[in-house]
This record gives sequence, C-alpha cells and structure tokens, in this order.
Amino acid sequence: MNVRPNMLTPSPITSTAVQDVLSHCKSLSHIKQLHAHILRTVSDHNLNTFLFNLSSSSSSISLNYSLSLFSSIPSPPEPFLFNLLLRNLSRSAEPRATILFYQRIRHAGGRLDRFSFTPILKAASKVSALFEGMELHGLALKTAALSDPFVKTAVLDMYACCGRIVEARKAFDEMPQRDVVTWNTMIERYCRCGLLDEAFKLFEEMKCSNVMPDEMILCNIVSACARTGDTRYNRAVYDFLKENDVRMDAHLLTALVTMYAGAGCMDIAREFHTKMSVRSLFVSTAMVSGFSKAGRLEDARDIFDQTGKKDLVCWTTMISAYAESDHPEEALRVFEEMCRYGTEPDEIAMGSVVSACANLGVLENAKWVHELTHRNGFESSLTVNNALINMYAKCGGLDAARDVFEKMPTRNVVSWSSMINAFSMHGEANDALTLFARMKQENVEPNDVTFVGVLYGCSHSGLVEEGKKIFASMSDEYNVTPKLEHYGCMVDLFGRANRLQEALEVIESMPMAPNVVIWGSLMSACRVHGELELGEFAARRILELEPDHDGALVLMSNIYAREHRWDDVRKVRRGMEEKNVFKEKGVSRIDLNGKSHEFLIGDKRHTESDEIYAKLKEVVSELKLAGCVPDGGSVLVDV
DNA sequence: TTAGGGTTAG
Repeated sequence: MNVRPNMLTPSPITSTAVQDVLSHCKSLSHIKQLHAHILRTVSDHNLNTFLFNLSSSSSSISLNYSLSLFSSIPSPPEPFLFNLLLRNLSRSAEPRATILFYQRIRHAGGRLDRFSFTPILKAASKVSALFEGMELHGLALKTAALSDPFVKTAVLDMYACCGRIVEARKAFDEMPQRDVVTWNTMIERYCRCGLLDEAFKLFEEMKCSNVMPDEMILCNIVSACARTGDTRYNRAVYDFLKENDVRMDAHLLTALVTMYAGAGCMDIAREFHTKMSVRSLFVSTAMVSGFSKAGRLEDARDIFDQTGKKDLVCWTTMISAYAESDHPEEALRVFEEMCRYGTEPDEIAMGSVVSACANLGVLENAKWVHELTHRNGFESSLTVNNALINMYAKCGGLDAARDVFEKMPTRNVVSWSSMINAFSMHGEANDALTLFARMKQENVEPNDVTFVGVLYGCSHSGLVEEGKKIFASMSDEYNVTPKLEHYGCMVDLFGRANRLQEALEVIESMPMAPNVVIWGSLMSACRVHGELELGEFAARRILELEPDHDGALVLMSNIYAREHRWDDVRKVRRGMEEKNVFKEKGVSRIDLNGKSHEFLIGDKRHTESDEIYAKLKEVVSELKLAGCVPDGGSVLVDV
C-alpha cells in the first residue's frame, strides 16, 4: 500500500480517498500509516473523515483504534464525532465497550445529543446494565432528549431487557404518542417474559388506537399464539390476516407455518408454506414434524424428500416420525441413509433410533442397535441409556435392561422409572418394589411416571395391599397428584383381584371424568370374573363415550348370547358390520433364531401350522388334567 | 453523521 505520493511533501488526500484507502486497510499497521499521513498533512477535516470511517467499520481493529484516538483528543469531543462509533460499538461483539466509552465521554465533560442515547441504551439492554441504563434515563430527562420518541422507546426497551417489565410499561404509558415500533417493542418484551395475556391485551388496545399492525408485530403475536397452545387463537389470527390483507414476509410466514404445524392444522400450514419463495430448513422441518404428528406420514416424507440440504434435526424428525408411528424398519433405513450422507448422530437422534428398535420388539435388533450406540460413543449418555432400558424391556430383554441400568454412570428419575416399569411389564413386581425402595434410599424423587410403573406392577402381580399403600403415599408423602392413569391402575388392581366393588368405588371417587380406558379396565375384570351385570354397566358407559368401541360391543353381544337374547345379539352384530367395526385382534410374536413368527387368533398361515396346533392341543389337555379349564365365555360369538 | 421492533424444527 502506498499512501504517500511524495516522500518529502505529502499532499492532503480527499475524503473519498481516505474512505477508499481505509477500506483496503487489513491490519493495524496499515491504519497507523494512513493516520500518520493524515497528521502530516495537518487537515482537521481529513482527521474527522478518518475518524468517521474508522468508526463506521465493523472490524474490531478499526473500532479499537478510533477508541484510542478519542482518548488522545484533549478537549471533550462533540457528539457528531463519536455517535457513529457508539452505534458500531453497540452492534459489535463487545457491546459493553459502548458503556465504557460513554463513561469516558462523561468523565471528559463531553455532552450527549439525542442521537447518542439510543446506542448506549441499546448496549445497556444487551448486557443488562440496569444501573447505567437508569443513569441514562435520568440524563435524558434532564437534557430533554427524552422527548424524542426514539430515545423513549430505547429507555422502555432497556428496562424490559433488564428484567424490569413494570418500569418498561410505565415508560410506555408515559409516551404521548406511540407508533407501531413502540407498540411492538412493548408487546415483544411481554412475550419474551411469558406475559402472553398482557401481550394480547396490548395488541387489542393497539388496534383500537388506529395504529395498523405490520408484519413484525404480527410475527410476534403469531409466535405468542403458538406458545399458548390454545388453538382458539389460531383461527382468530387466520381471520385477521385474511380480513386485513396483510403483506407477509418470510419471518411472518415462518411463524405462521410453525404455529399451524405445531397445532396440527396441516392444511393451513401447507397453505402458508406454499406461499414461501425460499423455504428454510426450519420451516421444512416444522412441516415434517407437523405432518408426522398428524399421522400423515406420506406428506411428511414428501416434504422431507423435497428438502435439499438436511441437518441433524431434520433427519431426526423424520426418523422419530417413523419410529413413533409403527414403521420402525423405515426409521432405521432413514438413519442409515443419514449416516451415509456423513451426518453424525447426537443423543437425540440416537435415542430415536433406539426407540424405533423398541417398537420393532425384536431382541436381535435391539442388541444390534445397542452396539451401534457404543460404536458412536454414547456409552455414558443418560438419554440414550434410558432409551436402551425401555427398548430392552419392550423386546423381552429384562436382564439386558437391568445390565444397562446397573452400568449407568449417572441416573435420573427417568432411568429409575424405566427400570421399575421394565420389571412391572415382566411381572416382576417384587423387583419393581425393591428398586422403588432403593430409589428412595438414593434420594431420587419419584414423579407421576414412576408411580404408573409401580402401580402397574402391583396390579399385574396381585399385590393389592401394597398397591393401595403406594397410591395413598403419592399425595401423602411425595406430593404427586394422581392422574387419570393412576386411577386406572387402581381400577385394574382391584378388578384383577376380583374386588369389583372397590374398583367401582375408585371410579366413583375420581376427581376427573373416567374415560374409555378406565371403564374398559372394569369391563374386562367383570368379564374375567363373570360379573355380567356390572360388566354390562361398564360396557354401556363405554358405548356412551365411544359408540363404536369394539370390545364393549363384543361384550354386549356375548352377554345377550348367554341370556339367549338372539335378536339383540344379531342387532349388535349387524350394527358392527354396517359400521365396519371389528374386534381388534391381538398379535403374538415369537423371535426364534433371528426370525420373527407372528400369530393371530385362529391363524393358519404359518408353514408349520399343523404341528403347532397339534402341540397346542397337547398342552391344553395337559392343562385340563392339571385342573385348568379354559374359559370359553368371551369367545362365544366372537369366533 | 447518526436512531427504536421480529420468527424458527428433533
């Protein structure tokens, strides 16, 4: 770089030349050379231009150099000289430097003008410097800069960012006039600290005050609506946008798509999604997630396939979509594809793969995925290990689940609950209770999920008294309010133990309305114990809630059949056929030497079907000899 | 020679 046209008599360079040369300065020594040249030409004007241009740069070298220049100026500088520097310091990675510089100006007896306040206040907001912010507020009041709406909005924002939302609102209320930016600042800050109702109230007030909301404000309102999870707001927003013909930019569309996708309104989400000219990965991932939650896997896959460069979150969304909707094989395929494309899984991605394997229910696959987690370095990951416990439990690998649990370096309440649930699922209620006691010894607070596991174990193993005690301890000892599923466990506990009256009492004493599952539990208990009258009562309650409930309809027709009310039987059966209601069939699956064998009721598809039925006959006759008589009551008409 | 507001996925 050569900024010296003549070594002996340097001539002054023009402002544009200063700007141009400065833009080519790559290091501190370049800047110093230029500075030296300007000093030798003794031009105040050029020095100011030099300062301006230094201050307008975003590089920290230039900003630091202009700071050092200011400290060498003997008399207090005029605001027009440093306002640009304040602005760029406040936007830099070190906003605190703005406040330090401001303090130096004050110390040197310099004054601020209305343009100086906003960047310093902004810096105070960024670093939560409430004390300095308040000082500036006072100073603005004294110098009448506060009459400037920009300064007032910055003061408001400073209070809100420093956690003083009440003071922010006070500043807002004191403003004689508010434009759309002021309204938005206040609304956005309310949203940020979770005061959504206040934000909505203010939005309504704003509309009454004849200020038209713009896309930024609507963006905030939409995101607030999404956060409430209250779908009534969604419709209101939609109508407002349609009625007012609002212009929509990418931010607003993003907020809209994520809100509607999150709420499961996928057709509206798609409407906005197609309006986007550039679709960010965020938005596409939100669409994939929304479609998969709405059970529309093919639509989810379409969006996923249309998405160009995918990141880990996007891949994971698709993997869990398949894992959670009974397509575990597809989940594993997508995972393998992701790895082929060179995306390394993290804990969450790995957890989704593990839960896909859990739903596959095949122990061989479970072992394979377990190895995979080790190969990827997740041996000590809490979430992955928790998922492994659940996976092994669902795949019949109780010992493997226990092994994972015992080897975990750290455990949380999820780990304990998962292991307790694993024991309960396998009918090992005593082990579940022992583990529950150990959990207590190790001072891990149980949560509602833990109690579902413990109570489930008790009900399946007939530990009625133990179950009663534990249920009572929930609120007495642990401050966990029983939910619907806990009452369900209690109904099941009494029902299985043929204490049907007590089961009914649980239902009657519940603080919430019993659902189909609760009545269903009572109904099956009645069927098993031949309590037809109470069973019919439960079945009727179910049919009130869900007229096509297969189990209740089958039970009703069986009851009528026992009583030889054949007309009623035919009526129920015909109704079921007309409405295409079929008893959902339970599937049994056995994995043998890496092969999975599936059986339905009356199923003859298996290649060794004849041998299997012959063996079954043998077993049943041995059972009869041992005094066990199969109950044909519930298959009277069903078969 | 300058100024105040935004969204978002597993």
